Amino acid sequence: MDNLSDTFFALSDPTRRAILLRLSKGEATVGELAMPFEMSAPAITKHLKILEGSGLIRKEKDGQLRRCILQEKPLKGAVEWLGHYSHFWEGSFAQLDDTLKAMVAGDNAEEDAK
Amino acid sequence: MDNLSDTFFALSDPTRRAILLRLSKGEATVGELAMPFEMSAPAITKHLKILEGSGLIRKEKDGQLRRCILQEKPLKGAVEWLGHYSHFWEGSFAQLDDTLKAMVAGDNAEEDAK
DNA sequence: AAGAAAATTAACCTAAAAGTTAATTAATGT
DNA sequence: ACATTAATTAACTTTTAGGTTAATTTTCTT
Repeated sequence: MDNLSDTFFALSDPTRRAILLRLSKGEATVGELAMPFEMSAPAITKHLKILEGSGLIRKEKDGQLRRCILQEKPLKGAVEWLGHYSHFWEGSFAQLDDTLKAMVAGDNAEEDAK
Repeated sequence: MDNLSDTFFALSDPTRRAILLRLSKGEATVGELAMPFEMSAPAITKHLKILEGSGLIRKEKDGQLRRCILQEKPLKGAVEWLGHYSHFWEGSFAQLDDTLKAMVAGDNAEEDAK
């Protein structure tokens, strides 16, 4: 599970982005992740399920705790997709030739067309 | 309107991503954008509203046509946010070039294999 | 002036998101 | 054994996404 739609959807919520940001500084338990937020524990569980479903995190069972660990792969996928547009702000990524863009774009269009 | 949540949400739908990909090759009318899809015109209008609301596109009125134009700013914003995580695949954007080139190399190999 | 075409709006449907509280499972400490 | 803590599941509510068809607005063509 590492679909682009799922990844972007997971990223479209501020709570989930905050969780990811926290996890970028090191793994954390569900309780630790929940702490900064005012919402209920089940709400956090649901957010974590979405993050897990998209592959952005994985959970490791450790006794009664669950340690959450950021996974880079879907983030890479998202950045790569956004890379198609890099020529719109030219320079952030080094020069990618047009054939490259066209090819990648073509691939994704087909893929996206369901 | 250029909120990160809105941007990622807009990107979380394959139809909308396909539309953006199409627009990355040049502006297009609503009708042209709708063509490849089987869904109704109002459905496309809604997708475009979401893209517009997130700032990913803007529309220019031209007679009875509406020309849609990709806007780079929210894409930039998304890439920048993802940049926080670049150390997870260390080397950040410079290395992304290599990744993309590798992708193309892979595509070419497939192409050649035919 | 009338009709066709481009796009949107309106009204509606179904499914899923995002939250809640209450109940449950499973591991821990006394 | 028993109560406590960590986390999840269940059941429910409200809102919104994403699609539909039908109607409307605006522009273009003849």
